[in-house]
Amino acid sequence: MHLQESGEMYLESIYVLCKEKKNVRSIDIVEYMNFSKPSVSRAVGLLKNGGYITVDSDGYINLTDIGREVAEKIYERHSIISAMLIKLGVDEETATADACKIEHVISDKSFEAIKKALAD
Amino acid sequence: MHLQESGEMYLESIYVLCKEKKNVRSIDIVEYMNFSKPSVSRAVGLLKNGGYITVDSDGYINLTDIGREVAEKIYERHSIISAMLIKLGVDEETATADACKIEHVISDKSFEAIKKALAD
DNA sequence: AAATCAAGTTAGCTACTGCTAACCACGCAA
DNA sequence: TTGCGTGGTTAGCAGTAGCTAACTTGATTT
Repeated sequence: MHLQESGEMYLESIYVLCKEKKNVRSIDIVEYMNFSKPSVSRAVGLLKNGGYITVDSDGYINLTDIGREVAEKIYERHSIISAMLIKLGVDEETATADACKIEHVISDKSFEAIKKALAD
Repeated sequence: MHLQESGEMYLESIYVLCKEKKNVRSIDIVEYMNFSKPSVSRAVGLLKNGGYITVDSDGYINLTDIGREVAEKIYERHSIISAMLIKLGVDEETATADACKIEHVISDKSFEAIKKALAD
């Protein structure tokens, strides 16, 4: 089951929420992403189904190893890409918003090139 | 009527085809984009409807002023973004493919920053 | 004239992903 | 115990965008 861009966004959000507060539920994602409960409910079901997250009987969500891997990858891209844009003079808000889009479409090769350029 | 990412792709393709051969028809877009005839037929109808292109009685497609404006903007983004990636060491094929995605989602601000950085 | 081919259209399917309306289930408070 | 709030689900809609199957139409070929 291949992850769509939206699935990556959900995983990244769960990852961020987990870092912020331990014990993440669907309702937290609803608030964080500003989506409706049914939208989140379905997405959570799909991610659970795909083996990216677990949901226990109390509704608490946790990333699986694979889910965490994807989330970390996206999160790293987000950080690096927004850092690059900021370095080029873009304001933080714009850089963050753009990084949010670009992180899902850029290839590994291009990302690594950007990461390397930023490190030098 | 707001243009989707796919609409931008069609306009960019029409723009490129117009530069290559004058007298562009739907079938040329079919071949260039590797989409089915019905997909192109619908997209062309939408673009015509939105005032981005004209289609004459022989099926020849031309960009309107607005259509050309959008196409040129996307094409410029494509060129600059792929040039930037290539400058960072990415191979041309990957750079082109990534630019194809990024060109539709990046903001004006970030794009201008990249363009400026590349010029320096 | 009949057959064929090329270009385009119509109808309708699929998948993704957001939404609302309405519902269920559980816990707490009156 | 009855009622309410919270969290979550189900059912079903909307829009975007790709697809195939099947059709029309006009030109070319035999």
